[in-house]
Amino acid sequence: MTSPHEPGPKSASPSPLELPLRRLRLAELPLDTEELARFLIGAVIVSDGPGGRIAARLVETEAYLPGDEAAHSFRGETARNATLFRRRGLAYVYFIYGNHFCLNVSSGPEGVGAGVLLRAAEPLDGIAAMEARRNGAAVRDLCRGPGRLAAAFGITRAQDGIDLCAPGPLWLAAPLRPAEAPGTSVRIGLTRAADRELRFYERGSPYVSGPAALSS
DNA sequence: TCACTGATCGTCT
DNA sequence: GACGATCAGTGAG
Repeated sequence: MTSPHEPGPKSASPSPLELPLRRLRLAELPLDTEELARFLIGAVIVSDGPGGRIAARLVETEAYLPGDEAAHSFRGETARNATLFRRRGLAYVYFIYGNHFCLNVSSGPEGVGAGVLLRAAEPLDGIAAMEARRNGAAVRDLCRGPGRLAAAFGITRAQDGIDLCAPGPLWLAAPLRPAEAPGTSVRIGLTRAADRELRFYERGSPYVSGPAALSS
């Protein structure tokens, strides 16, 4: 790791930003999982914890559909993926590779396993808190990847099942500005159903994860 | 910038 | 007992 120090916004600026965040209502979320994944690009994920507010603008998502071989729900409901089979708008959090948590939004009606993986986001507020949780990573890298995003927000299985459209510690807010030039690609890190174009991202955003060839 | 590897452990077969 | 919706570190081009 010999990269030069970035002149990014690393200075201590703990003053609250007073972002005009409006909680998304469940009725605003598209019923279709793929549409929801597109819709969430530009939306804001917000955590209100004891350490203050953390907020980040979503720039990358992936859709996991019913009957999708790559989806955790494909082999039926288990204790681990039960939230995916509940109603839409809930946080589905799972533990992966022995190291990381990933955050999804459940998207199906009761009994149908579907969801949207939140893969990457642009930090907006609570950057100091995110840096502390991410061991001082560069701002660009704080939420660039699903495991990193969850780590920056302090998300664990304890957040599984939280209603993201209701007052609470973790919620979704309407976009502050519309997403620019949304792009699509195949999903990342899969061995099954790896050819389906169900990844959505904001073209040109430096906060998007994955190889550059998938985000052009 | 990309390719490769080890870490690490819950979940399911 | 094997695998996995990942990440950080390393080395090559």
